[in-house]
Amino acid sequence: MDRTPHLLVVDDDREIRTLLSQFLTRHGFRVTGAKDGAEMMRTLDSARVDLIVLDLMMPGEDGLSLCRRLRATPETAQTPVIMLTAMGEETDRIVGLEMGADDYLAKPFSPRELLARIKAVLRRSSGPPVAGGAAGKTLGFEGWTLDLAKRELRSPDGVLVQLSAGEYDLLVAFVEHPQRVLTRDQLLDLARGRSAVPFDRSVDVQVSRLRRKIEPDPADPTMIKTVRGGGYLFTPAVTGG
Amino acid sequence: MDRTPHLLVVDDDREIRTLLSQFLTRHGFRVTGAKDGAEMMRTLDSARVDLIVLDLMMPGEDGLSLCRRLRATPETAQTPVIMLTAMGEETDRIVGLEMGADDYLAKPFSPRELLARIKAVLRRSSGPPVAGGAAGKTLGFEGWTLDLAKRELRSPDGVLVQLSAGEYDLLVAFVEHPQRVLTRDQLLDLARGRSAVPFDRSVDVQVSRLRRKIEPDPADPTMIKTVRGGGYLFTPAVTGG
DNA sequence: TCATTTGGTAACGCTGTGTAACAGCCGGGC
DNA sequence: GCCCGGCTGTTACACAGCGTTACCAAATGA
Repeated sequence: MDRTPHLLVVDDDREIRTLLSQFLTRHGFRVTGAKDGAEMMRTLDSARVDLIVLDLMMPGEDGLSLCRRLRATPETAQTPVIMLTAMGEETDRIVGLEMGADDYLAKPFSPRELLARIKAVLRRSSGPPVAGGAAGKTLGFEGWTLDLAKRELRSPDGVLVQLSAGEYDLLVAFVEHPQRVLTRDQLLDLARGRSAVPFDRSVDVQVSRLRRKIEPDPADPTMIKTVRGGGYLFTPAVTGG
Repeated sequence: MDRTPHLLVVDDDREIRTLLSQFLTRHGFRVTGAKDGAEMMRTLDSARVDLIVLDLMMPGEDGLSLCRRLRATPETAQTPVIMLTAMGEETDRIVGLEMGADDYLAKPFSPRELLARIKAVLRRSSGPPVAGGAAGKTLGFEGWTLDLAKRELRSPDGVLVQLSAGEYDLLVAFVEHPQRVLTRDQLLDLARGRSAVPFDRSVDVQVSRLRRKIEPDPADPTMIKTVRGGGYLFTPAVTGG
């Protein structure tokens, strides 16, 4: 499995961000830093994130408020959060956990301990079966139906279209970000969980393969449009379960 | 976490091992036999074991000594042990319990009594309900019925489908985590209680065998789907109870 | 118009998966 | 004790998915 977990470290202190990024990268994670809530949201909007390490005390919107917002957003409601704070008081711990954080760490902490917590939370979060909740849903666009629970795609006339794993993941990335130009880098991250290398054309090829299966006329695509110099655009409106 | 409890029966007498294995399997446990301490250790090394049934009198290293070793090893210090012995004397009982056994049974004993003790010890040690027989739960998916108490699978037309122990355990792992991609490592852990070694293909083979028994068309599986680079996905919705 | 950049896709090789065949182990029967 | 049969893991080989490369066409800019 080369799908290394992607962590998002949100802290206003650049030194801490850098330190944690280096440490966690050395231990096999892919790490993105964000200095505030706005940057966090921007990252979440365009990349798949497996776990968020969130500082409680930040200028502007603080960690608690951000955590609440994460939980209120369907796309991020399931993403695990580990809270960091300078105040080691029991009350904060309780508040943090009530806000929906999955774990909590008081500064100063050892990086090893954070590492252990991250691993524990990731193990836990992939544990419980998603009981028909957010996951068992079906999305529709232009008559097509995408069943996220069964990883199945049906054409407007109800025929099951066989997609490879890569084609399916790419389509999900599109369908979850419709009517937005997505760069190749974003698509690679959303669909494969990795970032692009210099002359990476894999997205182009995969788009081409996907078009062949879902476009009425693959030579003149209407659903997945190319934006020259920008990336690709999924044009249909998506109706969500 | 209501996996079938895994019992390890350690006795040098093959007849007793066989007898107990059959009886306990019929009552909803997963059972592994071991003929001596070395085999016991090998099993413990590579599998998750919930309880050990240990004969006191064995050639080579005897039960008392083994029990002491179990208690001295951090990984097994918490694993419950039920001692079996041919000598029904009070002193042995005391020694056995002092050595760290959780219960004690004098031969000859009735299998039912052993069953009762096992359930009692498991209940005590793990707190929450024990799946072994007690639950009597039946799960359904796509018309199929899986009886966890009897370890039986029935097809939509009511025919009893013969599954080997391994196939059954794998199916239970799937059914208890439906509509989620499970890695080979997770499946191995759930079904066998061990983790994968470098070029381990055993899961693939076992999946292939299970598909042959439950998929309408094993060449184009719909219930157990392959997720390339990810693992396997059990697609049906499971109705419980 | 030509030169240059950018994207489409055929073709190829590497890698992951399906499965038949085989071997080892264990339990059952004699 | 012996042999037999079923189960399981390993190995080997065939095949399909994916990324890379290469070449061509389309778009862009002069």
